[in-house]
Amino acid sequence: MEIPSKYNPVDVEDKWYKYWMDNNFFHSTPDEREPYTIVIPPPNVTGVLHMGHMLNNTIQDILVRRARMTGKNACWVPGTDHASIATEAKVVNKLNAEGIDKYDLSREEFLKHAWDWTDKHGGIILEQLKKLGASCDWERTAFTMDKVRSESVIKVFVDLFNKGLVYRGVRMVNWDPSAKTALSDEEVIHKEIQSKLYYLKYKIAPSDSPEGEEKKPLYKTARKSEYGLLKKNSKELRHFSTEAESVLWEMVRANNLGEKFRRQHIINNIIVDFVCLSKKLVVEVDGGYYNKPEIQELDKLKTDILNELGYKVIRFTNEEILASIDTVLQSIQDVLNSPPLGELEGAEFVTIATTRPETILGDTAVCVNPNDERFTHLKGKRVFVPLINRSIPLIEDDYVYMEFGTGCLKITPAHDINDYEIGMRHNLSSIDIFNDDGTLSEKAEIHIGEDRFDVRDKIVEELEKAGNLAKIEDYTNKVGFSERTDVIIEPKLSAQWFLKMEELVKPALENVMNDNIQFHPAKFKNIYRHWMGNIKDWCISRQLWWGHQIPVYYLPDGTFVCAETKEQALVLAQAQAATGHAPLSSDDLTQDEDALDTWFSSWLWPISVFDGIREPDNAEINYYYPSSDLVTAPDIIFFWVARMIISGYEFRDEPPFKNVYFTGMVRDEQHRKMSKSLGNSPDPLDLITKYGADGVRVGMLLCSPAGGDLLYDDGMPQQGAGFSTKIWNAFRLVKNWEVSSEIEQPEHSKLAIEWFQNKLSEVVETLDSQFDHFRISEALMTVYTTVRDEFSGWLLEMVKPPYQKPIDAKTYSEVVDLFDQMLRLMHPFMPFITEEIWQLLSDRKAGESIMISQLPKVKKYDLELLATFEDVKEAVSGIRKIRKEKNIAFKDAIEFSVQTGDKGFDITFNSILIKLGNLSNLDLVKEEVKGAASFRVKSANFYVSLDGFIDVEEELKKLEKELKYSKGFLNSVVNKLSNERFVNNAPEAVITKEKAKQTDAENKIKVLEGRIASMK
RNA sequence: GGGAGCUUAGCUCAGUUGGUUCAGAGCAUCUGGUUUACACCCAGAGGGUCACAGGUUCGAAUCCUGUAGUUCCCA
Repeated sequence: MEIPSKYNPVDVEDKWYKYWMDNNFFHSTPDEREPYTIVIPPPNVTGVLHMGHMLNNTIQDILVRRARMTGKNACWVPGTDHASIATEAKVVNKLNAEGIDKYDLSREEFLKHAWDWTDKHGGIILEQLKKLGASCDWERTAFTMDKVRSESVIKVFVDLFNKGLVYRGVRMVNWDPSAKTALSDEEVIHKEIQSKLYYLKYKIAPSDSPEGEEKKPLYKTARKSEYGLLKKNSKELRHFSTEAESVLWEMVRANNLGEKFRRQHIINNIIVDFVCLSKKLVVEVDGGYYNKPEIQELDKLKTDILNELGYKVIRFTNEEILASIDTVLQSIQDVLNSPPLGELEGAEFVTIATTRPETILGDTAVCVNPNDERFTHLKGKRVFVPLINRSIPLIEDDYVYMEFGTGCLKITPAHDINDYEIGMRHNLSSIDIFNDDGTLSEKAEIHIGEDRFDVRDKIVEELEKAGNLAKIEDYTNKVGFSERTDVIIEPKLSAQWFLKMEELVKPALENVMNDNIQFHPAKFKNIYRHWMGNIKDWCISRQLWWGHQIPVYYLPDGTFVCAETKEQALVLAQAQAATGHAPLSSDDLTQDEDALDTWFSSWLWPISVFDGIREPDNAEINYYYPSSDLVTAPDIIFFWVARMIISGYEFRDEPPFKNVYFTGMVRDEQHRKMSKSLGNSPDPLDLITKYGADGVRVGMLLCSPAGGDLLYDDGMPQQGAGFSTKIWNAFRLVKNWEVSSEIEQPEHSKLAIEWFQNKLSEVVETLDSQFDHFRISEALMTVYTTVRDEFSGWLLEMVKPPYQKPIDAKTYSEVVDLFDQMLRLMHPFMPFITEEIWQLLSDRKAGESIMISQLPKVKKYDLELLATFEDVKEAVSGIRKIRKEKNIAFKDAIEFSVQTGDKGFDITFNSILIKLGNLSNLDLVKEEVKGAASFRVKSANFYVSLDGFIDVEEELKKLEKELKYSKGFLNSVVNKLSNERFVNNAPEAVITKEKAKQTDAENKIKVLEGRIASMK
């Protein structure tokens, strides 16, 4: 048969994949064998294959194929998830492009579009996996929204609800005011923008102001229409002397004490006016001051309020002014020269810094750090929100970072996630000041109906006028933008469904920490523990239509029931509804609008793919569950892995899998993630076309340390494809030999085969250990170097017959057998080329395949033989080195002599030395060989006769160098052994080793010294 | 701000309960080579104060402490 000189993966790969499918090799049914199960991390149903999938699924395929070849009943379950957010976004965009708005459609109409989209694009990714060689049991392909999986999800929701673990609560979401929808964190893009930091002053309320309820402001600025009242009240209450007043103001003017301002406020429904100097000092003159208790009361209130507003107050009676204007002047000057109120260490107001001044309208507290001494004296006080004068408490929380801004933080629970959490801790109310479209709501009190950004500008002006604006700074901060509409995201509170996690996580945490479930690499245990220890309740609702609609039904009275179907819900509702009314019908029930989080489907995946939720005792779930290994990326350890473990223990009281192998992320050479927007990701299918699936698989894995990131460049698949070629050429060599049964097996071939059989067992043992520890790329490297170096480089070179001569039949069949074994070891990594070669190597029957053959098992092997053979290799390398140094072509045979020492040479392998070294003779000698180049292996001396070609100087230099090294080595060993503390403390085995090293080194030095002496 | 990890050759990483002069692999680089399986190859070579500083020990890349740099997660 003609063997093509080039291996062409494209033809070969499709052919064998079809063959495997036709023979149903991937399909598994329960039997008496030990099961080996992997469930695929379900990719997005409408997604396409990317590099991360390639890596992830290559590893899964390797594990499954290996399990199949070690006698296990291997089952790899494929499938997809519905990815509600991503898919719904795609469908909405598609509809928009057609001029259709989602909200013009009914839920049913929209879902029809979504299903059309899914049917059209769904499953492409699974077809792509076939190109990679994935040996999934395709008959088991599952989808998170198919019948079995959907019913399982609903059943689980109802179950958890009935256990009291599901509840409704309020939570902050990312709100897109343009699309009027909540977004997931993944759909928010954070950008750095240049903005401003506004420093705002909040007045501190009088200390006797009531705690708790926000009190109505006691005063407001009087409007013109109310001036009438002013005159009336003033006349009734106060009797001031016009004379005293004019004396006072004349003095003020004469002494240039400041500008005069006049203000009217309504206080306790009484309009009062006051006159102040330089916006600082209110001077009052009142003749009735000492006599009237009702005025004293009013004056005290007035003083407090004026203080809050930042004014000091000074009062004189008519008599005081007229008696001594100089005393009055002195008093006024003293007050004017004293520090102003409020700037005295925040005594009368606090300053906060914010980038969003418009949100002050939703403030419900101001917060400082409890350890911040600057604010200790304000403990328990209240402050007024500027402009609207709402009284809010000043609270203390560790969250506040003392060094940032003013150390004082405004708290707006309805519009900031951190503020919301502080609000929860301190029982603050939330005031949602925005409408869904981003305009201000009635709760904002002012600027109702205006856009949030217009309001910002206006409010800044107003704050400045009111004296609440301390300063404005330039500031760079990160702001969330909607991925889809590019508007700024508004954090917003909304009602959501939650799952209580506290009890559920307990077994999930325990069984990872005690290694009932093992993580590879184990460092992820730390991360897992940290997260599980600080777990928050899981928000399982989404404001989407594509997904499983929450099975909660509302009654007309606002109460609700939870049931798997509307019929069951109706029964519950009828029982629950107040008696005496007409019986409820199903038309009276309204199902909750929201859909469940996609992870609420995929956390059941290892169970639901075997229908273990609906039919908890079916034969398949009992056989395949728990699955064996899970292969996934670490970025979904919480989203998915942790939750699967939780559901595993909750619903089956067993782990979902025994091992979790975390792959790295695929990045480009600059360590950037592969992403569509960067355009730095190659198309995996192009790579497969170019390099073959085997080449891509090997290339990716060769540079993929366990759990470490993989930096992709084209060199990777190139190396993989190069390896395919290497194997192909080895095959061509063997297959093209002419076989003769007339020839005896040569000695060197017999030895070579014996050696390689032992070597193979050693390799099998190494591989077993590497797979046990999930060191998959190391295992591949073992296979790679074994094929390239041991098999091709040594074995085939040793048994290769002379040019155009036949090979003996015994050697041939033994080599074919060894090749067969090697192919099996390679098969999990490179399924296609190994099948191709395996089929061509010997006659195979229909229905035979390497993928259902068994891997070689560990056998006892001769360690001594392997060690001795390494000496032989070293001797061959020594010969090659001398050939290279002396420019002796391989075709020229050389004369060779060996001065055997006690180690480093064994005459058993002479035939191999002769063949691989192309020696004309091999003499054993007792003495040094003069005029020959030499090298040493252990204490054996090897000579290549060169008839005067040898440069004595150079040879001596080389020997001296070797001697120096050996002496240094001996020295370090002797030092160690003469150290009493070493001899007393080190274990026996270590000392024995050191002694052996000493002997070896001494022997070698003797040999070298002899050689040097003879050359001189 | 909190937590976790990382730092070993030009690059990506091994180094498995401290014990060979232990400093390693693959890639890359350099040198030489076509001896009919393979130039997608073969034979060789160079290259590291194991981040830094202390400590424990007979012995430290490995254990401890601190410092610096860096990454990720949470906020």
